[in-house]
Amino acid sequence: MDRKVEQTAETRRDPRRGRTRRALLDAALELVEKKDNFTALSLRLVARKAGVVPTAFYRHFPDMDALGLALVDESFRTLRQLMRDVRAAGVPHKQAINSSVQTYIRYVRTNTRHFQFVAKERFSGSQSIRNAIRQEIRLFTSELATDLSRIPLLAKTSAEDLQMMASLMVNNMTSLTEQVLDIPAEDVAEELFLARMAEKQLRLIFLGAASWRSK
Amino acid sequence: MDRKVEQTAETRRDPRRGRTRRALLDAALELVEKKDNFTALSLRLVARKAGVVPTAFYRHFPDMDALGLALVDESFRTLRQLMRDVRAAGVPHKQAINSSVQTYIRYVRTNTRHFQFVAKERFSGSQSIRNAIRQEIRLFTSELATDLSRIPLLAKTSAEDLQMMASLMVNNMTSLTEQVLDIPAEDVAEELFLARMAEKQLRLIFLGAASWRSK
DNA sequence: CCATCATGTCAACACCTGTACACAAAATAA
DNA sequence: TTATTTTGTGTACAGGTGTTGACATGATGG
Repeated sequence: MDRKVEQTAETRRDPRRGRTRRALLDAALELVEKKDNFTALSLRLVARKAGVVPTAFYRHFPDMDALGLALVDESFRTLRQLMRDVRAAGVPHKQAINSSVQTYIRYVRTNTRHFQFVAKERFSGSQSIRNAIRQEIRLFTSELATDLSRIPLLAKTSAEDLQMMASLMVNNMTSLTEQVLDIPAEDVAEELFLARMAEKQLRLIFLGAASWRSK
Repeated sequence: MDRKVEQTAETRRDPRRGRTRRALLDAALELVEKKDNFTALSLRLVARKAGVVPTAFYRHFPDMDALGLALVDESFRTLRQLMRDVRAAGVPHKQAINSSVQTYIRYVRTNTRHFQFVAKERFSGSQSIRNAIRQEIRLFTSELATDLSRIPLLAKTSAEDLQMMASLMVNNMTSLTEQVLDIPAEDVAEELFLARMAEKQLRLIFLGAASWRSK
């Protein structure tokens, strides 16, 4: 029932609505790659790329900011999906770190445009978009913290320290993401290098976490 | 002699050159705070804010991109100054971590606009500006790596691993920077909290680094 | 079928943009 | 002083921008 209502609200009764809405979102994503910024995009440009007249834009979004927020939503929805998959595969043991990093990199590669959008707008977007992204990352970090609390080694760690470790890892992950996005997709050698570095960094963090309780 | 040449090239022979050039740079910095972006600024807007007519802009910069590059230069010049000061104070011992973090935070606070500019343009700026910033950060990371190599505990660590540790710390520092910039200057409680977290994270990294060689 | 309503189109508006060109002012060099 | 160079001004143009309002189209529900 809930799903039906949602779907109705999404596509209404006109199949065109879904299509042009999607076309606008895709056009924006594509243009963010070419132009430097989402903020640098204009309503008219996006509409043109989507193959509709500027005024048609307003049938789907009140302004560009709303489109941006929709993209933030979309981006993190896919990221959460990845998290769910990883969680289903079990807690990351020492051995699993490497394969996790590589899985993640592949994921970033297949969703380049969404990740690029988030990376770019995280600090330079409009106030509301920045807030939305920050909120999502905070949530993400908290979820990771509770995941960490389930690791036997960290069972006794305080909530604040778990949060601290989680943010350390998220920092590392975002940095990895941005580095991956900055190299061409063909440069597999550099990509492997980045992966090895990230793996080492994660292991170092785990090492530090292991000897943390003594403090 | 070198200084004289540089100064001549900077200010030429007209004192006004220096002044309006500075006015343009300052206007851009100020507008980046208000607007979301450097890319979002227009030549005319900057000129207006600087109190000159649009065409006067061209007497100092060929285009906005050149102004942006000048700002990148300026920003990292001040950051390098800080590094020099810290280095002069000696290698950071365990005890010195806390005071270093607090010193750094104070530094970020007194140079808010420059740091904000860099944070925003790092990923969303024009191609050339992004490259310039990335280059500077790489240089910064390398310098930190050689600093680390001088710590007795890490004397035997490989160059690649030192680089890995350095980038881990730089990541943490940039993240701290961006978090500090995102809270109002009056919120000292939150600022202290961020400081404590960053200190813990640095200590954890050092702990991990200490038990790294066993690998 | 017809009436309704969501969606898309067209034309127009007032405004802002980057840049070119000719000219004025001001500082320097002789 | 006078001549020269640098810096700032004013005007103008072609083009892009967000947003309005009136109108066309096509699918949906009765």
